[in-house]
Amino acid sequence: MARLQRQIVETMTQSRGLKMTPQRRAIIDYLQSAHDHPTADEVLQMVNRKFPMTSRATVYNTLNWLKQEGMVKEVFEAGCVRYDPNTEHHHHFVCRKCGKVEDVERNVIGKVKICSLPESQKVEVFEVTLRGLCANCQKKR
Amino acid sequence: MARLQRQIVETMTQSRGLKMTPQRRAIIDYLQSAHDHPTADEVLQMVNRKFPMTSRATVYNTLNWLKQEGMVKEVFEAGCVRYDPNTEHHHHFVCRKCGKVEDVERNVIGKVKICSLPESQKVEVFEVTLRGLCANCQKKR
DNA sequence: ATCTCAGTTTAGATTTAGTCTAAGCGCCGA
DNA sequence: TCGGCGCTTAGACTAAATCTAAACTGAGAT
Repeated sequence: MARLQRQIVETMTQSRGLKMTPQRRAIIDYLQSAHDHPTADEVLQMVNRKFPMTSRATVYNTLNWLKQEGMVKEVFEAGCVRYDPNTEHHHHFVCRKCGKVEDVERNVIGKVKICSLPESQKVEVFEVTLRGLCANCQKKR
Repeated sequence: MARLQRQIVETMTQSRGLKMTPQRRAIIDYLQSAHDHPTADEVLQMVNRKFPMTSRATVYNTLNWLKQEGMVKEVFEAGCVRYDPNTEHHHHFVCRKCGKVEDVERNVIGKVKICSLPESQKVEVFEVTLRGLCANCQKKR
């Protein structure tokens, strides 16, 4: 359950002299509740329901800042950039038909054996992207 | 060695009534020789050295067409879309410092064990992205 | 209560990546 | 020689993201 948490972000920002404004709170709350992988535009639209005058710049500033701090990740699937609020190390399943991106928990993927990589490259983490047909698209055909 | 080959593309296009023009040849030759993962813009610039009036549209048309035919793949790393002329099933190593994307041959990654995935999801292929420090960046520090 | 200042937000301009379009070119076959 | 089709080109257009300048906000100092 290491999803993005407002509490954590809140204390983190204060220790750096940053302010937790209502807009930032709303963006973080939305990301925290989103179980798909929203695009920047979806974030903007959702936040605008609470704070109708929120500007694009604020959303991008906040997203980039969260990204730098490692609190969200960018993923590129289905032709556009998406934001992943799941900060736990995990993997993805992408449906080749509808393009939906689903999380795959870390323990679903067993150890990955790396043979004969030039030892000059130091691998720190790895990500696996599974591709295929999701449950829905399988039913349809 | 299943890298993009002009010969193959050439016969492939002829059988579909498409023409192998000098511009297309140049794009394919460049991709074939490129061992990094060029962006669309890099392709455009390189092709322009040979054919100074090549337009953006031609490059994007050709890249999209090669992509559709499965002769190149798109990868998103270091904040932008790149084209990968290696058509063999393989993986990537991305340097977290300089952003360089290197190919990792299929057999370097052993079998990936997938446990307890809801069997409603049918996995057809998988890709692994290794992240860490490349040889160069390791030397520097 | 007022002033000041740093950080934030806003609207809109700007930049960038990519697509679309209309006009012209060039090759091939009749 | 002519017609037609596909390709290329320049530039218009679109969408995503960044930048900018001005206004706003809240906390601490006066």
